Amino acid sequence: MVTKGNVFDPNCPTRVILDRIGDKWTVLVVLLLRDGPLRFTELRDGIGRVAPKVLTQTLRRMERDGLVSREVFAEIPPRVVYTLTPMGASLIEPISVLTDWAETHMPAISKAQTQYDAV
Amino acid sequence: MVTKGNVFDPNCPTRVILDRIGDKWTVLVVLLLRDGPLRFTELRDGIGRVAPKVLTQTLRRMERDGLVSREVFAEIPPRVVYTLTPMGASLIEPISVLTDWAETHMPAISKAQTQYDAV
DNA sequence: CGCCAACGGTATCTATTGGTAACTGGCTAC
DNA sequence: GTAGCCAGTTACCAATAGATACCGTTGGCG
Repeated sequence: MVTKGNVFDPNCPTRVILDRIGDKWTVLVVLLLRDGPLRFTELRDGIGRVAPKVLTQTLRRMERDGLVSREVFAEIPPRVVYTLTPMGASLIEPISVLTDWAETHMPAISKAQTQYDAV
Repeated sequence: MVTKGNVFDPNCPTRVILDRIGDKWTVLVVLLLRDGPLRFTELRDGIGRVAPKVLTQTLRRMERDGLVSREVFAEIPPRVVYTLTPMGASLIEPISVLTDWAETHMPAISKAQTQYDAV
């Protein structure tokens, strides 16, 4: 019996979140949008090397989850602006905890890897 | 310029961590091992529906990263025990923050999803 | 008028990955 | 003897991630 939610049940909603976090791009999008709304190309350029298709998928998923809002301006040239919703913004904290951990332990992990590979 | 490490650089080590967290099984393994060492089958049964191949992959990767240690007892029948290293144990906190967030916001996410799908 | 660029994406193809099913080898229980 | 446990491995398949190319609209430029 797991008290803190049944993460071990495949149908557990927590899994959904973890899948999103693991999405590789979701986290980057959240961090990029932390300082304000951005357009599609700004996100693409900010992330670096992302296929537009994948970025679109990520953004749609995040929109569906209520993490970002998508505003289309019917201008020429078209303009689409992505903004963090309050819920999306609340993800910044957990993510920061993770990235902090990552930065702290990265040297140890690298060391462990080289040791492991040396054997 | 990103002050808290350049997560946006594809070569950034933080990415490695995020990939692990996104690993879908890594998190489960950490949570299962929180209460003490477990054997391969215990992990498999605890997670529920995991192909042994995938579990092996996950555990090898975690071993390589220095998150778990693997002990083989040359007995009959063979016995292999997996234990969280101190570094692996330190991952519990960030993960808990995430799962807490997930549980808190899950209703809102579900609602957002049904709303989105209804349109 | 013809050409090109900017924007926010699609369309198509390939590579990687996650996953299933079946098997291994040494033993033990029925 | 044959069925099954343990900790995986091997062969194979489906779904996904990613790279590359392309689309429609319009405005500027020659």
